[in-house]
Amino acid sequence: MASIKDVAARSGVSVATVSRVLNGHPSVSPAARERVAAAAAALGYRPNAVARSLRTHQTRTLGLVISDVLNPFFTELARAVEDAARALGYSVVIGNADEDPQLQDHHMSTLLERRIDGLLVSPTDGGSALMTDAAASGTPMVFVDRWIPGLDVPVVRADGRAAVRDLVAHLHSLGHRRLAIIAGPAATTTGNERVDAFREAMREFGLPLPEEYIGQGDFRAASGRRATARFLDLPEPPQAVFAADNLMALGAMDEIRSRGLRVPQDVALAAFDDIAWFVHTDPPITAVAQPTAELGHAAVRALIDRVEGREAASVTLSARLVVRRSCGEPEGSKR
Amino acid sequence: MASIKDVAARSGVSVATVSRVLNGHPSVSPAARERVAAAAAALGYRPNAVARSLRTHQTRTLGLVISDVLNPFFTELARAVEDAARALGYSVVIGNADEDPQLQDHHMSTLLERRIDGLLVSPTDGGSALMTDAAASGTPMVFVDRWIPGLDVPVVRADGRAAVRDLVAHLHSLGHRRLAIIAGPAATTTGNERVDAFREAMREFGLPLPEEYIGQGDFRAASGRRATARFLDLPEPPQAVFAADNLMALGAMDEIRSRGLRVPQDVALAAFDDIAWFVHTDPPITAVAQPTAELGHAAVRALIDRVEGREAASVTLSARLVVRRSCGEPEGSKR
DNA sequence: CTGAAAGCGCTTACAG
DNA sequence: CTGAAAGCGCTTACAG
Repeated sequence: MASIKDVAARSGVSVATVSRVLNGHPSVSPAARERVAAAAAALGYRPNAVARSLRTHQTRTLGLVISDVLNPFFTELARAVEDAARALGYSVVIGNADEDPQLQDHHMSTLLERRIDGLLVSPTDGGSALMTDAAASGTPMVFVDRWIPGLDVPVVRADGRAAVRDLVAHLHSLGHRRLAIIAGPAATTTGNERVDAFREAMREFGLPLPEEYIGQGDFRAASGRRATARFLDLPEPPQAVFAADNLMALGAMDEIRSRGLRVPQDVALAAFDDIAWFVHTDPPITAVAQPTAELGHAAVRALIDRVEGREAASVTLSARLVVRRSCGEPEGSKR
Repeated sequence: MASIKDVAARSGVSVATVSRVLNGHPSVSPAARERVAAAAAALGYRPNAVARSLRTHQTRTLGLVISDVLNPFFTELARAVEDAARALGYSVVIGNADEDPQLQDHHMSTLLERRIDGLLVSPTDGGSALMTDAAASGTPMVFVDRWIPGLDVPVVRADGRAAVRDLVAHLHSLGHRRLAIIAGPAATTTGNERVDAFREAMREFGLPLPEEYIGQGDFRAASGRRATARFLDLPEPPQAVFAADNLMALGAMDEIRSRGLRVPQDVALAAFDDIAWFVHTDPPITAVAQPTAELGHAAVRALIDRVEGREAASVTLSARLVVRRSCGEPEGSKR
């Protein structure tokens, strides 16, 4: 592949001049500019970004470590991140941790070795040594969606508390009294927060929340199914199940169906995270919607602020309840 | 950030020796090995992959350009690609073309400038100059799913012909005679092939396929909806609609519903691409399933073969029909 | 087993 | 406006 040297030779100037025209430096004569452009085109010259990065100490690349690409919430987030980054002249490389702390560390290492300019992460677990190091090491970092308490890293997230309260109010108004929740991993902030918000709302409505109505999940479909099975095996099963993410809601639906039960007639179902498919499931699912694209954009802005030496603050957006038909909503109600 | 020089200084050896222990070169004394390891750990040394790449002329990175990350088929493909690549010691960086040829070229350029070792692409359009150049330029390349005829690049794909024929047979056996198809962009191979296979099967079953039963889509939901609207406005609307991808099927479902019609009672619906959500839609959707993960794995194997100087052949896997309930299948039929 | 040195492809002060 | 030169952080033949 042609290098800057080849372009210099062909256009009869030094590599310094070639570099200048390639970078749009103003002090180059029009003649030189033209000859270099012609030579570069003729040779099919393509700048070597790795050499440039070594020299300039920047890669114009952001890393994004997410816990599960197959989860539509994260896919959408990744998409928003890439869009925002591109608009600001950055590329993004994604590491999919697959909810596995070791794989997460693998991606963090790889990204750090590649000298990405900044790192966006939605941590899978409670924080490994690597995560702490990275935060301290000087690589600009920002947490999105999930975060790790105690680290001095800005957090861009949505607060679902009010929306979860609205959901409990909604279920209560539909006559449901025995409400259960499928929680995410206790090691994740989102895992905890959603349960906390739910517990608080239940208290507000004077509804009991026995331990056996709190199922333990891991944000994947299979765990939602297992937790639901446990609920349904109870002598007094819940009337409504709230899954702390969309994949676990899917698992819950599978389990309910496989027992010949119906949603919402036999068990009401609601989910945290709203995704395009929820409109098309049978029945359409009532969910707490996060402003996913805004989260991605805000996270990129915050990260690039840090990368470029500006201050970056945490940002908290809010979620909202989207009512559909999975909780026994009356037929005529707005969808 | 500490460099190899710092590690050398701290351990009292040359950078050459440090490099050797870091790379597991055999001829290093155990004593040196130990001192270097200790120094590296103490300094929190993290090798600089960009310097290494500049020197070795390899990045151990593969590029993957797909047409739409939000399409579950491609998300799954990307996931499989990453898994396979990681197992072989490579990272992958994804470029999302968003079905936009210009954006596709942007990603191709970026990837090429970053000197990825090889490129996996599922082309959005019929092939830009950049695509042709890249194929000729020496960067190892492999097409997955979609490809561009006329380029000397191995293709890893699934042949849906037999499965599409099975689908037509299935629809025919259920009594449907007026079958319509929502095609993908004519500039994509998958866009064409699926229509061809459909047309051929229709002929085999002695079914007419009038022009107005061939809707033009672009693999996105909105286009599926528009095409379906056109079908339903026809004086004699089709009894069954086959969408050439999952997103267009979603759009078709939206349009059918918004007119107060039901699937499958009023219109039967089937899709190319099977995705997890099709089990949960109302009704569950009959679809042609591609062996997505296998496609991803085979594509990576082929690409790495080329990267590492081995021969790589094209591979064609086959798709299969998955019968569910969206075509008017009798209640008791196997799902 | 070890080190000095060259070189990967760029950018950028410095001098003219 | 232009070029020679240094240097980014590595790896690796070469010599010892």
